[in-house]
Amino acid sequence: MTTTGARRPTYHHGDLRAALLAAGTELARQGGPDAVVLREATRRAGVAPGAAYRHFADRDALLHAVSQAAQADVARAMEAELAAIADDDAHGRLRAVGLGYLRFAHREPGLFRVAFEVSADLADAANPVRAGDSGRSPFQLLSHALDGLVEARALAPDRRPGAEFLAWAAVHGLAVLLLDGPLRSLDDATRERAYADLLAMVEKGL
Amino acid sequence: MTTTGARRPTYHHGDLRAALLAAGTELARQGGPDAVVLREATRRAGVAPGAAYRHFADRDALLHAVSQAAQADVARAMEAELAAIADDDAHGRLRAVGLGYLRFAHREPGLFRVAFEVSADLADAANPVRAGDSGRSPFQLLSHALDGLVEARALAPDRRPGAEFLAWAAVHGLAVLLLDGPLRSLDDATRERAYADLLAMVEKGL
DNA sequence: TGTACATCAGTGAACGCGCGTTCACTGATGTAC
DNA sequence: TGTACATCAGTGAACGCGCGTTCACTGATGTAC
Repeated sequence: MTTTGARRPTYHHGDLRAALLAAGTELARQGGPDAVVLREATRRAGVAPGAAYRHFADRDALLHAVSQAAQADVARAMEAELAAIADDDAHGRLRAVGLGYLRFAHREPGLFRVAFEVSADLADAANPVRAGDSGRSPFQLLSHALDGLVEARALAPDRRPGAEFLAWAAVHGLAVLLLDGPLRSLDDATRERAYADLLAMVEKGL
Repeated sequence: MTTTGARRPTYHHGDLRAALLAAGTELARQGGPDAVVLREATRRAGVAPGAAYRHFADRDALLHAVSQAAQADVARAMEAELAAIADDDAHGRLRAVGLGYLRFAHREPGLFRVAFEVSADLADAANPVRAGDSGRSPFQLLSHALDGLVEARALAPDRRPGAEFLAWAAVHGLAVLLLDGPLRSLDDATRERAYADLLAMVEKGL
């Protein structure tokens, strides 16, 4: 379970795979995808570079594992926002889903990037990423919220197909603009206001 | 004016700065920001690596020059869409602005990335990027289209502030999803349909 | 028109860097008897 | 309970790679007289 370079009492590590994943995640947190450097992860785990190859086929395999862990973090953040909203408040639940996503992007920009810039099969139904505490991926949480909107008769069924992509695009775009675009330096209140305005636009526009 | 590695008849190049910029742009086109490699640009210009430093302070300076050229390309694509729309069709002009942006992203994903992932001052009013044939940046073209919407009484003036960020976020997000997200492999008709749906959502939601 | 000379664009060789990956090995672990 | 042995996780040294950047230089250009 050694995560940093502390001396190991034994020749074997114990749980190197988890340690490398943790180190890789910390690197991602600080610097995004490019910062996930295999050698640095082994250094932080207190292990020789080659040892990584017992647990990951190559650097890309580590990066993908970090990406999936990050996607799970996003899903958990969304679920945390959902927990505060009543089951029958369909609009509130859609907003919570978006808010969780946006707040996570701002709080953990590095992880957010790794979650969504690395893997291409984010909405791959054949190979879903089991992600949050509920086992739902961010994409599935969004889909579910939109289904709720249809059930509550707040969204016409004929507008439902493809709606997740429109909503996702809008929210994701704002997240990206906040990360390294012109909105980086917004103060807290203005930023939250932008979240609310964007989510209102999506609700109204769908 | 030698752009490729063809033998130069003279010791001097003639216009190495332009050649490096062209080579860097070609690299960006094929592989995005990371592909803009200073040594490769000098190779393509048929010149020693060190020669680049007569024209660019470092690799980052070249990358930024490529980014600004790419932003100009985006602006030109937007202006080309605008040219087909009547001056008094405010809604049409806003859609044209978004369409130009989205179609460019799909046509030139590498350049699109370099244009918007490299520089942080895209909407920096104090230091605007003079960009399209009209000298307007993509951001300024969008702002102008929204102003037109207000003038045409199609957008309430009190909803105007910050509207470019909402519209931009939505469009940018869809572009990103199309580049490396789950929408990569959409066929032409479906993709254009997604553009239209998203732009309709923005119009209605603003 | 011709010559001397300053300028400075491009040369070419070298630098250190850190990376991903390979490989013959060592030694801790746990299983079979 | 003890011992032999197979397994395989981690070692450590090495590999080639390509990068950005520096630097003393060379030679083409254009300006002053």
